[in-house]
Amino acid sequence: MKLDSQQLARVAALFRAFAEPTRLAILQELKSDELAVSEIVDRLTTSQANVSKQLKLLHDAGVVSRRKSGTTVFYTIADPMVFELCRLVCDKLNRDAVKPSKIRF
Amino acid sequence: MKLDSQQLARVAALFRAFAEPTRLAILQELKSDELAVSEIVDRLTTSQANVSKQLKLLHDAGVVSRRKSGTTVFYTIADPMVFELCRLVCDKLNRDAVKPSKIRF
DNA sequence: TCACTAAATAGCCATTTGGTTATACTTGCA
DNA sequence: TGCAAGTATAACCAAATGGCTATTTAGTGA
Repeated sequence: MKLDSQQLARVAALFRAFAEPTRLAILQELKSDELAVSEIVDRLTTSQANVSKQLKLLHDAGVVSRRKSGTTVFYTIADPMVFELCRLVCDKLNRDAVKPSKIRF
Repeated sequence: MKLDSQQLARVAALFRAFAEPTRLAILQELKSDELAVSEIVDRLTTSQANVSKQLKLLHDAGVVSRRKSGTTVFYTIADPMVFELCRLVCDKLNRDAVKPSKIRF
C-alpha cells in the first residue's frame, strides 16, 4: 500500500509538529499536567507570543486540546500517541548513542 | 524525567528526518526492498542530486544504511522503528479523519 | 464605561531548508 | 589511459519558519 503525495504531505505535517525543540518542551510540560498558557510561559524561556504560536500549531495538528475558563486557556495532550512516538524516538537515540546516557520523554 | 534543551534538540532532529514528503517517499520505496540510488530516482519525480541529498540526511539520522557495490550504492531502512513510527502517525491521521479513507505506510 | 489580565494575532527579520543545475568524485572496463 | 556510469557535492535560490516586539481581542470586576 503506497501513499500518494497528498497523504505523504499529511504524514509529514504531523511529524513536523514534533520536529522543533520548543514544541517538544511544551509537550514535555503538558505530559503530567493540564496547564494554562501563562504557566507554560513561566516554565520555558521563550515569549508568550511564541508559546501561543506553537500551541496553535500543535492544536491545528490535533496534538493538544484547549479548554477555556474565563480569560485563561488550558491545554492538554490530546492523544496518547504522543508518548508512544516520543518513546520510540528516545529508545532509538539511546540505542544509537555511543555513550550510554539514557533519555526518556 | 525532563530532557534538557540539548536532548530535546536531538529528539527534534530525528523527528525532522520524517517531516518531509520526499524523505517519506524514499522510505516508502525502501520499505520492501533494498534499492540503489538510481532505482529510487526512477521511482520518484525528483532529481538524482536531491535523492542523494535526502539519503545523506536520512543516513546521518541513522534511519537508513548504505552498502556499496562497485559504483552503485544500495540503501536500506536501518531501524524497524521507522515502521512503528509511521504506523502510529497513520493511525492517528485515520482516527482524526472525518471521511474514512484509510492510509497506511 | 474603564481598567486590568490572559491569550492571540500581526508584522517583521534572520535562519533554515528543499529543490535545482552544474560539477567533482569513484569505480569498472575497453 | 581514457571513457562511461553511478553518486556525491557545491553553489545558489525561493519558500517556509521560529522568534521577537507591538498590538489586538476577549473576559472580569470595580
